[in-house]
Amino acid sequence: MRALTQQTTEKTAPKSKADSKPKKAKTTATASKKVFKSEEKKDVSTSSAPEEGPRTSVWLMKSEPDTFSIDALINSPDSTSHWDGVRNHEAKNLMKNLMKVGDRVLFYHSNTKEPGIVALAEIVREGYPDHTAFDPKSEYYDEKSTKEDPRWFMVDVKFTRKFKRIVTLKELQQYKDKELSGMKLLNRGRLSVQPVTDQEMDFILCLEQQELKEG
DNA sequence: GCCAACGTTGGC
DNA sequence: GCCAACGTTGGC
Repeated sequence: MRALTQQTTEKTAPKSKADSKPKKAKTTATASKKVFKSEEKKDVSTSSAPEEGPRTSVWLMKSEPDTFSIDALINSPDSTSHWDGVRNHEAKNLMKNLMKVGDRVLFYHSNTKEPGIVALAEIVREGYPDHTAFDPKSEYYDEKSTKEDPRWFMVDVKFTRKFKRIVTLKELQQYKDKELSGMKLLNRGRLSVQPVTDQEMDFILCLEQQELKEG
């Protein structure tokens, strides 16, 4: 159904094989909760930055399963792939500027029978130039993007876990006027990379756990 | 900088 | 396959 050959616009999915060497970030990402002796009056100015815990955010990234499915990500080397082919500036800017190593990603299947969130993933490499834009043979080629002045960026995403069930768009829409009233997916359908608030994330993770009623 | 024409996304 | 929403392009 979906032509794999279409050009030029934002194509949500990465499709080339990850050539990136996804080294698992040397992680400060999860640890670093520094325990300090509370009794002593510490000179705050130099050392302890109690605000420290790594700031992580949540994102939703769409991919067409015919182009790049969650199983394709799982089967990539180290279950990691770069997210190439995004040709929309708003989405690109998020990848270039705001996504950080350790951020969580909701992996969404779009343009398919049952659109919805299918898995969790994680950012393992921050924004860097999308090389497919440089390649005249790539369907994502953009002559305006050069190595000296790259126009498109991507991140590397690593699989975390599948959802125990698909949390479908249909289901999410039921909360459009309630818990998920601000969710971009429901209001700005066409943005392929988008931020998710902590509250939305919590809610979605609860939905995942919920058994669906028979029906 | 406006805005009409055009192209794409993506649910249905 | 249809088509609404919306982003991009380019003439002026």
